[in-house]
Amino acid sequence: MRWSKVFIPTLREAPADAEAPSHQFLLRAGYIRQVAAGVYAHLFLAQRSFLKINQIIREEMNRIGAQEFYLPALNPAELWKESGRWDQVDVIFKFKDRNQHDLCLGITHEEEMTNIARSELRSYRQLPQIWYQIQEKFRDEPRPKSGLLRLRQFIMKDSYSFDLDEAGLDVSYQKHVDAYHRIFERCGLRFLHVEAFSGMMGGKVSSEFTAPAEVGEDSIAVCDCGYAANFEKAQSRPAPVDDLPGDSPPEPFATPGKKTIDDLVKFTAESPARMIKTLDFFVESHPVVILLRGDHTMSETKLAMTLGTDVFRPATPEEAFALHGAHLGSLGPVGLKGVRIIADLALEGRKNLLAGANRDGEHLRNVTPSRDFQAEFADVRQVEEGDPCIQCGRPLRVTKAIELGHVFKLGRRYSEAMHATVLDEQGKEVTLVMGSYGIGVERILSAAAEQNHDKDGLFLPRPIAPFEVILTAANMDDAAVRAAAESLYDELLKHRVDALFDDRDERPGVKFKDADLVGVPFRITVGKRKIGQGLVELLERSTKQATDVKLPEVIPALRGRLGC
RNA sequence: CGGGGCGUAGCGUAGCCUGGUAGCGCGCUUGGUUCGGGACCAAGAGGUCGGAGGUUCAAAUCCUCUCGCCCCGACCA
Repeated sequence: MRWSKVFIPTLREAPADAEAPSHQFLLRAGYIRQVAAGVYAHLFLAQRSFLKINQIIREEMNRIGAQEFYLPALNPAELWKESGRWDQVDVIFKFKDRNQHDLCLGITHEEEMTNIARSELRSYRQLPQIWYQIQEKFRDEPRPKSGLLRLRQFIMKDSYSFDLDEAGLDVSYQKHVDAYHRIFERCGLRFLHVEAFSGMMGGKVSSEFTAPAEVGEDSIAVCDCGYAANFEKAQSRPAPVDDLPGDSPPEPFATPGKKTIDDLVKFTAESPARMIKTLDFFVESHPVVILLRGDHTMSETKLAMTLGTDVFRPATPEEAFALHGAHLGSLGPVGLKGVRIIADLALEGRKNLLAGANRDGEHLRNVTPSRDFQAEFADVRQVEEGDPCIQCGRPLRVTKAIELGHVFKLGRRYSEAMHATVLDEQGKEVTLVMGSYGIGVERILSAAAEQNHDKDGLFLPRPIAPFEVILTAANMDDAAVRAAAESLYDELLKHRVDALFDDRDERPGVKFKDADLVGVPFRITVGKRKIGQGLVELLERSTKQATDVKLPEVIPALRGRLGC
């Protein structure tokens, strides 16, 4: 393409409402323009990138035997009511047609795909199936943000697997995990595959692929040994604590006015790791008492997992008083009757701890779990940066990351609700076992932009950059430069190099600045001084390393760098 | 949904407190000079100051309502 003929509206300054680097540069480089909050027009350069990204996705999905579909974004309400999500999910764009029928725009397509599966799949002989599409999704997000990072309309590659049993699902799931690794690898991203929570999608096992970046919304705990998990789900070994010896029974002591762990630490000079923190919650009308080590923080997500529901709330001070016979500050587990007590794993096997005495102004020492009170032990603690890795014991790091893709073992959540069954070998009706797998296409581009920019602009990975090379003719009015550039451009096209020829009648400075901005990984510069010696310049954008190359050698040199 | 900020030409902004014909830089058009890191000179085009209502002789400016956008938090398949 000749720059003089195409529309690449670069900006010298970033629009004031763009903050994230990917947002600023995609605007400045003329990739995108905003239409509304969380809604963007993809201009020429963006569309070229997306076509390349989609092609990579397609190739890798096809490679695992997935079949490409294209379902409508416009969905009748019936299916969503059947699965229960019409009322459960609040980001659905809902509206009525002229006949007052409820419709919505698809947020994802479990319902639609399951609907096809149930009406068409009859026999185990037809399994497994993997169906996918690259299609628009609509979500009425409470807070769209950061350019293409959180959109209300976005492109998703979503796929759905249908298997006869769990073993089959495991295979389909693993195929996706492998495909996703190849996709993100080929897109040139730095990424992590991490354990995750399934949230409202339903199902038990899920993991996500994330790209480390400052502006990411996910927090990821990572370790050098390869362990990586969503912060909400991450586990760690609690730092070991030496408990005091002895088997004395709990002994009350006065702690007037000491209400917090901090107060108690100052008052007793004991380590908070030797204290028990007591938190009361209610699940519907049932109280649940949560115990944690004094220096630990509870993870609401893990508690939700343990309780099997995310509908719970902290007890009011009055409710806590009714349960313990004491006010907040002196709550403890000893002597509680008929209440479910969940103790964090960090309290298992410990002895002689400090806890509230359930009498105002008093605490107990020598409290030993399982002797002085009974509790279920579960992991309800949020990890902290520096905690020993659950696998190898080295300190965990916490990093921000962009969620690129998420893979779920759904199980029978949708197939059961929508009666999607086939007959097995014995002629018995069997409910399909499903998986669902998503990739955010815009997020691949934004993550690449976040990971590959400097003060002057973008340098996208070659496979997803809108062009592979930009041919800059520094002086179009110089006959020798012009002739050399024109013939180089022809040669590049002949060699099927994806080239953008900056043939504009602009000053060299303007062209160099624009070339730096637009995210093309290589630049060939033809200038009037060097062309006299038969030389042109080959520059790698990411490092800005430039080398002078003899004119006939520049295309082989470039192709070598491009790996083709 | 809670908190904060902002809407003035394509982009960045001044003017608003203290009401009196809307200004600057970049970009754009034309002519000339220039030409390896966002040139210079000259002449131009371009704005219902987000919208509605009100106060006033007079509103970008004051008041009320409203719409939109951004950021933090909540939420997040």
